[in-house]
Amino acid sequence: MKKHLNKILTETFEKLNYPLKDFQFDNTKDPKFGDFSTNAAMLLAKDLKLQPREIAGEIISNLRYDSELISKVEIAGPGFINFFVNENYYKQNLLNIISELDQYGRSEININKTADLEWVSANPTGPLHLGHGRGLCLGKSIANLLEWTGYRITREYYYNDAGNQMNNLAKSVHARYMQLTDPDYPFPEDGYVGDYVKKIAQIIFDERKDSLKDSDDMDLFKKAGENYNFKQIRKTLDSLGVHHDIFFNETSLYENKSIEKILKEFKDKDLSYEKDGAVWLKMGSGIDPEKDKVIVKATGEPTYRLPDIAYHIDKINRGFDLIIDILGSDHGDTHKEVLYGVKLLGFDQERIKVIIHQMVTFKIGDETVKMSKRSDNALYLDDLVNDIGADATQFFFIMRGINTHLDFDIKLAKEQSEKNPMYYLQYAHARICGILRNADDNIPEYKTTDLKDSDLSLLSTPEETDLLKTLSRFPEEVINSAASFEPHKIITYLNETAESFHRFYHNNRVVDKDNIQLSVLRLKICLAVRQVLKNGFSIIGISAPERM
RNA sequence: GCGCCCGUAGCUCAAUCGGAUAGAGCAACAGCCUUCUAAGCUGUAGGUUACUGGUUCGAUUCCAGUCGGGCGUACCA
Repeated sequence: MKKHLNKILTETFEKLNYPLKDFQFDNTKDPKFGDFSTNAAMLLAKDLKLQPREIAGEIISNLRYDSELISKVEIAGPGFINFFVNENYYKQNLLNIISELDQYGRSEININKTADLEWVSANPTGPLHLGHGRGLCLGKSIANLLEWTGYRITREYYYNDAGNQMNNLAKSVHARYMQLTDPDYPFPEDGYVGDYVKKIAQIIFDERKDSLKDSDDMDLFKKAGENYNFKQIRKTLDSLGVHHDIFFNETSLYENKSIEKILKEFKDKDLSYEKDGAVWLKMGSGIDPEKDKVIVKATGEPTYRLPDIAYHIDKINRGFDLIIDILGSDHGDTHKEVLYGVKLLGFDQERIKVIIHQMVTFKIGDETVKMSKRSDNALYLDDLVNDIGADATQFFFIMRGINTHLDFDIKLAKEQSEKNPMYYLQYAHARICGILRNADDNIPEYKTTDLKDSDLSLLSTPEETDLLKTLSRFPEEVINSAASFEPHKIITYLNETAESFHRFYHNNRVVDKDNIQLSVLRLKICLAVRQVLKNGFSIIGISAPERM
């Protein structure tokens, strides 16, 4: 519809010899302003040195539109041009929803494009904890959103099973293993204190008894830890419906020499230098040495920056049209250094989109939940999912914009009542299912009737019209939400849809044996609403219950 | 100190590249179930969009400054 409006307005501008501006069409907030409005006339006011309302008048009198689609065009306020869409348009759209079903809302604007989404990417040093939740759930929804606009998505998990953190894990497992026979065996000061370490030690002990007592082969402990932790992580991911296509091991970047190559290239291009035994990368065009960053430590080991740069170059070379990283704000600054490094080597980092979400505060009622990675009472993501369920976990993590801090009220998420915003949406779906069950017995015709043969003019109440309008917005909402990588917009929209439906339900008897024709039409509307809700739920990643 | 994000109703948050009277839910108050799920609907009340200035037809949105909060500011990742 907006496309159509854009076209006729552009034609009018050409006819009047007006300069083409980047005018926009908005959905109006108030029905008295019509369905769409444009600011076109206001944008021209300055250039033409005329009153906006005057220009708007000129535009309207030269505007040629299809009266099948648009019933009225008006000037309002400071110079808005408001378009009133013919109600028939929305009624016809009902046919689209019913025929497209689970395809309704999908678009092809990104068809034939590929995207790579990398997220979660926790190293296998322990189970996923609450801090991983927001990014995890966001990534799941964003991947769905992009798919709905046509992208072919690769879901990727980047991890490192070498380095300090893993050595630390190995030492921790080893110490717990030794403590099974010698309770006084010392535990490393900064070791991983979680109970899972004890479990890993116990598993090793069950298999090998005390045969490793005198061994200092840390590799075995490391491997056992990695295996156990990854199994746990994948179980958690699975419980939230997240499945990665690729688990990319950082070690492979060493094996295929790409890190070596990059290091050499930095050196050859005079972008790095040695100081205090370490290799530094010149940041900020090398003007300000204060900003330079270490890429190889004095010990000879690269910092995370080097493999990260290599990893992103690898992704670029794989030819994706879009490369997305999802990070928490606690890692907010690091990506800039990495992208800068990528740019220094002459790669186009424009295709890389870094999504940074703010931190989460967990609350149980008024009480704030303390989180600490190193303490043994850390709350794991598994505990949360077990406690409140996968749906509520998913919903609460993505219900707010990513740039704002999120207060996650665990008590509220768990509550099965009207206070919980997720139930408002799911209830609408369950309610429709209930109506349809009723109709199965009383108005079975609704399943076989073809809308093409129906008299759509029977639909005339304000609630019906409003609901049909809301449903027609879904495809556009998906596109907008995907374009800004903000799944919470879908929730906002679904809320409006549910609200509109509940109002419709309240004021319009759906199943009425004395008026089969109208009942069938209203049941078709119910089918359409159920479909839109279901499609929306599948994007954000929650279930669509048939009964509640 | 510096960098990024944020400050909107009592609380948690929306507000479509700057648009018309800043919207929802919860909490409060008043109504609505012998008819399809009351986890619902209707109404009332609640705001100087932290503050000060600027840009313009028009600012919650953009710019500058002030105050307040979060995160970072490693030869950890």
